[in-house]
Amino acid sequence: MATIDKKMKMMTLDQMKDKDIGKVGTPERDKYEFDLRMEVLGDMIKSVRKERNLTQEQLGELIGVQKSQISKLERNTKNVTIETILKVFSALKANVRFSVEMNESEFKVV
Amino acid sequence: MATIDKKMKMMTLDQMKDKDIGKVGTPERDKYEFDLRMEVLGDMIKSVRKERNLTQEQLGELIGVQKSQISKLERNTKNVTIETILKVFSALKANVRFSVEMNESEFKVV
DNA sequence: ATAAATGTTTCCATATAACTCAACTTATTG
DNA sequence: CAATAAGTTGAGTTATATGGAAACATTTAT
Repeated sequence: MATIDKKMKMMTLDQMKDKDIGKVGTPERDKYEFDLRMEVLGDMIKSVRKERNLTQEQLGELIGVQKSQISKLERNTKNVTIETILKVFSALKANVRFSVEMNESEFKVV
Repeated sequence: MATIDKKMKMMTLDQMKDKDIGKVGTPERDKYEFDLRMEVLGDMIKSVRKERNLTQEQLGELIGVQKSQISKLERNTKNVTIETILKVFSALKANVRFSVEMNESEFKVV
């Protein structure tokens, strides 16, 4: 099992919100990663969309859906499927990563 | 934006398969992370389940579904929802992480 | 203050994910 | 090699995610 080092820029949700609200002129955002909990998925979409300077309607056009659909996704009104997630972030030219971490100790068969 | 260092043990899919097939006695597996592409989700479930020494039926019981359902999830027959992913890995006491990485340069509005 | 743009909500249809049950196949093991 | 256990498959049901249309609300200009 290989052990690697990964250096990444992380953003908290608060920082994300800061971005959404203001600070549009931030320059050095060439590449970074969000670390995300599932509940925040909608915020992630919104955040990346804003980063791309797109309206919901424009993002919708890229994917082929109405703006209302984007709104719903961003507001977590539904329990999204993987396909949808990929579709959206792919349109936003963002790479999606999914990781699973298990710690042996915790587990106990009931 | 904070920059942090994260050291993690990574596993390739091949290594995962090695584990599934043989090598059950591997000891120091206290904590590690899988790096995963969406298409491999089913393999991830299977891999973690085996790690926990559970049958599909047992995992099913933990979640409250039939073994056939687990089989289908592991074999990627459906386009799974987030809720399902979380339900499964939560039963397996595994932490799920989701991350989005965007690189500014690539994007061009069509 | 009004208009235009952007985002939200509701109502609705349709596709499909989640699931069961039962029959089947493929390992395991006594 | 039988049994038994473990996993797979198919048919059918139910719940719900996806999506459109249009009306509504909110924000951003002018």
